[in-house]
Amino acid sequence: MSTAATTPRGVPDASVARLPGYLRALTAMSQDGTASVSSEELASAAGVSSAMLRKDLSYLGSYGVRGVGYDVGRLASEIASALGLTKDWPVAIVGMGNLGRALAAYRGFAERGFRVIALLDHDDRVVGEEVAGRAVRPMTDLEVLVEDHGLAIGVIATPPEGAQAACDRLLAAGVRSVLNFAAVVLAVPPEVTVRNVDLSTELQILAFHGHRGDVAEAVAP
Amino acid sequence: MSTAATTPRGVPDASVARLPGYLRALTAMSQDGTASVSSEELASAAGVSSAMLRKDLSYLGSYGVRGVGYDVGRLASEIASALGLTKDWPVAIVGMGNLGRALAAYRGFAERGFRVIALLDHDDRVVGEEVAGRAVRPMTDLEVLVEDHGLAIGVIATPPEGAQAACDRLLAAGVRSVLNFAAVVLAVPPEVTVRNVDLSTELQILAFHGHRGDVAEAVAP
DNA sequence: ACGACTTTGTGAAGGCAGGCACAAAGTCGC
DNA sequence: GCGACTTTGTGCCTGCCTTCACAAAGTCGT
Repeated sequence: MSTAATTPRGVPDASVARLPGYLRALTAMSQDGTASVSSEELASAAGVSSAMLRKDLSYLGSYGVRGVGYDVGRLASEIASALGLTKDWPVAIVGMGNLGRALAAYRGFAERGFRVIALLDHDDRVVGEEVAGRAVRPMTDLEVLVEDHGLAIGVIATPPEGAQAACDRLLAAGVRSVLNFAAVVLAVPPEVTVRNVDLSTELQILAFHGHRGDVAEAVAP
Repeated sequence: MSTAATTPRGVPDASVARLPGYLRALTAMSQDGTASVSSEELASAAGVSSAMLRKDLSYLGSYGVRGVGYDVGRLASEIASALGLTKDWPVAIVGMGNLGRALAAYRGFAERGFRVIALLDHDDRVVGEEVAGRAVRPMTDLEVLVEDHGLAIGVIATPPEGAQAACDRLLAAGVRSVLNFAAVVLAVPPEVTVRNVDLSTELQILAFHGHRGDVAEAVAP
């Protein structure tokens, strides 16, 4: 139809990536008892410009009142709905190493409608072990989890060597959304969404900027 | 003085964010004994297009040989140098909750020249406790760590409520690069670089795509 | 009831990033 | 030594994302 050819109903990816930030700010305001908010206030709480916020919201519809602002509860609900957070999202964590165990113990998932329904590991010596009050299950359980429990999101917390295999198992079972903590590029068909989180990468980017700061100082003393 | 006005010597931020991926692929190739690589091969290993890879590398200089490709070792070394990875980067982790402890136990830091030199917590009940073979130190140690040990990067793994305070302490001590795991927008002066890693945000973005997939299916059966 | 004021929603413009395609430059076979 | 071939480096072009700026639309005071 018109612009950003990204998602069916035309919400640009860059915009989608900011929606969770808006939702977070709105939730905090709601808990503070704030009932109404202007684009300026919400934008500053979310760390973006007000023009960008308004444009992002305009992709979802017209939920503000001119001259007044946005109803906090209403807007939060609209954003949650746009993100698909009206239902619970079952999540499975694959790989019970250091990181996997930390993720399993992390309580931040449930807060926003993500329910960890299973912890899995490829290694028979780990399967059966109890982690965060739950028994670790074998990879062969994946099919059942997808079909009987609607598992939709897989979190990969394996070592790099095992990540592609873990991913393949997830996809074979029918999972189409993957959050990957392993430092590898996963090969997946185009209908699958992968998001990567990598500490080393983030630190290296920080190193670049810290380094550049040093150079700038040295050049202009 | 031509295009992307991002960093002094003009490497666009988008390009910098991909360099760690190239470095990773090159390191893996080097360990496999591969001596030379074409832009096509390296690009596919890093999950980008070959044109983009070549453009990214061109910001750093001309390190390839036409008709042949790139020397793996040489290119890795040039990228590492551009990222500022020639020296060790001392890192401190603030906040010894679940996530902080997992990060403290994570061995991936040292691999690429990042050295965790201290674990800190704001809570007196946690200070002194041993985590990953190291005593947790109080926030008041920050100044000494910066001045005597060259601490440059702070990792914030506190709960959201304490993140801004932790950040302020880091900045006051002289740290100018922050990796933030807390789900809040940190207020910092412009010379400070902050990178945010947030699980909830990533999962919500995945939820959007999974959700959208459902809708597309329902619309066109 | 009307006018001044506030704030949203959006058309238009500018800038940056990604992809294409080709000239430049080097290697290899004969 | 020369021609055919391979692969890099890069100018240009296209399209998306962001910012600007303003009209539309609603509120509030009088």
